[in-house]
Amino acid sequence: MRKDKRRRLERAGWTVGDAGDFLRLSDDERRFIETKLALAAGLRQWREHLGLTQTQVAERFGSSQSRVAKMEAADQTVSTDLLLRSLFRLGASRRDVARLLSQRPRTRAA
Amino acid sequence: MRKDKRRRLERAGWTVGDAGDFLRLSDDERRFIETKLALAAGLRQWREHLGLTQTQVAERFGSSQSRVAKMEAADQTVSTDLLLRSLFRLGASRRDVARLLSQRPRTRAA
DNA sequence: GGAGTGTATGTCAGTTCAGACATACATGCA
DNA sequence: TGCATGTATGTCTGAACTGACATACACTCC
Repeated sequence: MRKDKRRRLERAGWTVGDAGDFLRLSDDERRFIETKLALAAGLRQWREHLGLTQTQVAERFGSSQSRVAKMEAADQTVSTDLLLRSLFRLGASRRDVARLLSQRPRTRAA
Repeated sequence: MRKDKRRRLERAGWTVGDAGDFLRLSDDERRFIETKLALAAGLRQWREHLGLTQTQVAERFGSSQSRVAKMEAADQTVSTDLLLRSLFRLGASRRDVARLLSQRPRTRAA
């Protein structure tokens, strides 16, 4: 059961929102999710720092405002791949991204 | 196969192997690819450090040896998402990953 | 209240990715 | 040479992701 279930869980992302669920994740899942949250938060910071709206960023990316919103919300339909590309497109360096990753995870509102 | 591969590379906006082509990438693309290469190289290092074969890692992941080989080769069909998950599953911390990202990119054999 | 601006959420169709399998290549050793 | 072990490459199918669009929510100003 484990392997299948685990894989399915990882595939599907995670059950959303609630700290209880969050804490039931295995260590590697937790690290992955923290990474994703850190990138998402970083993207928002970066955008705000540039003084851009989500719509403006979307135009720059050739994407849509809704997708940018989902990125910043670390939505399940958004991959870290997209988050990384987006940060880089906004001018972040690999080192900037590394900094985001090594930061302590912020507790997030449930 | 050449043609297919070529097409795939172009679609991804990426030509592997040759420094000249490499340099034609835009900065953000370059940073993204360097990131991917760094994660792939890191994964290999990590695995070798653990003294595991690709097959063993594949079993641990519930994946296949070929997929692990492609991960370490930074194959086009492998996302940074998968690379990150894999590193975490092998026990890397976010900080370890961050370290990989901030390292200078290795010049790779053309 | 209503209009304007910025952000969030739900869904869909087309594309990309994941694991699986076959198979090729490389190296070591009897 | 033949065989074992480890790694690389090609390709298929089902699952996940992406951008697009519609629409809802939140806030401000008039």
